[in-house]
Amino acid sequence: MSISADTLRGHTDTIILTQLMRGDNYGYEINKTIQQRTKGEYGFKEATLYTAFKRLESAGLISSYWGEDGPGARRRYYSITDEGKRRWEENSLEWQTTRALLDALISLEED
Amino acid sequence: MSISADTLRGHTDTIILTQLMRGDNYGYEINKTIQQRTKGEYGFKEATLYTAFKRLESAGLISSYWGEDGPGARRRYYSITDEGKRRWEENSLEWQTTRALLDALISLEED
DNA sequence: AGAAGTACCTTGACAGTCGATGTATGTCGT
DNA sequence: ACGACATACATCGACTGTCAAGGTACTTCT
Repeated sequence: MSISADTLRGHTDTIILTQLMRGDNYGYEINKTIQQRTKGEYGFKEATLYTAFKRLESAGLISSYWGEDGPGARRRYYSITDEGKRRWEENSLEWQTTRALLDALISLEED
Repeated sequence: MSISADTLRGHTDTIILTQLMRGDNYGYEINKTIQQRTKGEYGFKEATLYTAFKRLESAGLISSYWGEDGPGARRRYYSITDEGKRRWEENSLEWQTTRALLDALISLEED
């Protein structure tokens, strides 16, 4: 976790939505995947993660259901809604814009 | 200002430091420059801006002085310190990392 | 005289992060 | 059998950054 959290703040929801665009999944696994994809450089704190799920569900961007009782601890699965998919598209585009913006703003090159 | 502020949150200090890497400047002008460089898509709210200056000065990353009395309103100029320059280098590199990370996390492509 | 632009500043409300803590189950080594 | 560890979810309270709202003060243009 070498990246300071504030630097990614504001992208939390989009990151979670991205994972759910790949298919239904549960919290712990989603976070594991993020850690793997970033080679351990980033992952959500649990409190942040579950707060985000609540926020997203309240906003109607995701829905949840309890997984079938299998071995191990119970799992709450999340699913992205149609509205969530639309939001992901928006946020995904916004990231392109933001990236270009920050490239311009964190650079010593003259315009 | 089409970019939501939260998306850039966490980069505020780095953006300001970048401007000061170009030379001493005062708040209002710094913000104007940022707006110009982003074609009006982004700029700090004044409260955010001056809060950031305080934070950066407390942290020893910038220092300030009152400009010579000229025509118009008084201006408080800011100057980046050596520590601020070091921090800018760090943050600048961190942005490269963050960008790559987010590209990976906000993408449907399989690893 | 009044409006608009320049330039700075503070306060209080709000939102997201996270350390700490708690619950419960399954697995592995000794 | 026991303890340690991993899985999995959840809440609370402190902390931090943003920002709407409000204020001060000077200059320029109409």
